[in-house]
Amino acid sequence: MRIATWNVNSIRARLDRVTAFLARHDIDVLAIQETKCRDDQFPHLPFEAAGYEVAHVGLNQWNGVAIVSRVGISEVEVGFEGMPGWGDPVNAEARAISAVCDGVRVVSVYVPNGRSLEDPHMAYKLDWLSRLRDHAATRLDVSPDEQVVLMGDWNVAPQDEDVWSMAFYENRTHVSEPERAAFRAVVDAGFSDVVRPHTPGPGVYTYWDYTQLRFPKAQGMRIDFALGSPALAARVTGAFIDREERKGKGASDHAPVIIDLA
DNA sequence: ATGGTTGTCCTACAA
Repeated sequence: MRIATWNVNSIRARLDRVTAFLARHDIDVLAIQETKCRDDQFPHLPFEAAGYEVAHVGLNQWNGVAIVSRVGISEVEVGFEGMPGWGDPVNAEARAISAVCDGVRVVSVYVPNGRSLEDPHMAYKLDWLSRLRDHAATRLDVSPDEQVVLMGDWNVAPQDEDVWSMAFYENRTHVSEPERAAFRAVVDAGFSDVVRPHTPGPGVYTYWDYTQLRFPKAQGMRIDFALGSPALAARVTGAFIDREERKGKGASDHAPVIIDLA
């Protein structure tokens, strides 16, 4: 089985690219982030025509996450127990959705950006990650043999080699110790990075800013990850990042990350 | 050319 994750930066703007990607790589399940649409705006028909079922949550023009699967999709959960909210008044955002696809619980996550180290959004980001860890750890405690993959845009570069320049990121988000500790806590709860062993760095990235010619200059960040429970990790036979999808007209600023399961 | 982005509820804001 082949599972992928991709921050598409608008599913409507990226529709042709996404459906072509599914076909080109023979993808069974795709976790999508930043659909940037409400449920009623999601383009269900093109996916159904290609043989995929869709689970999506989108509340407005921001965020929005989905799972599309051609191997079944059941036990859909929007958000997760204890997921923090944002805004005034505080409301849940469309940043997590999960479903069981052919025996694997796929969780599509779009971790809050943080905006700046001092911004209230950073505290939200850290709380969100902490609550995700707690939820995932609890689930794993109850069902240690469950196949779970937490995949998506984590908005954290866990290691120095995951950014093109640590000097550039000094006093910026994504590389701060609290963010890295929050990411590490999820790993320490039993969810290992199943992609890095197959795509060693340095210089391996999943995101390149649209501005400043970051992609042609190879100035990116590795911030999109698939973290697997022990039972899931044991099935992983390979993984790759499709840099080709960052090229050309109409590209997302993120590249898809693909994993293969035995 | 001292800049050079993209998406959305599009001229503001998020990333």
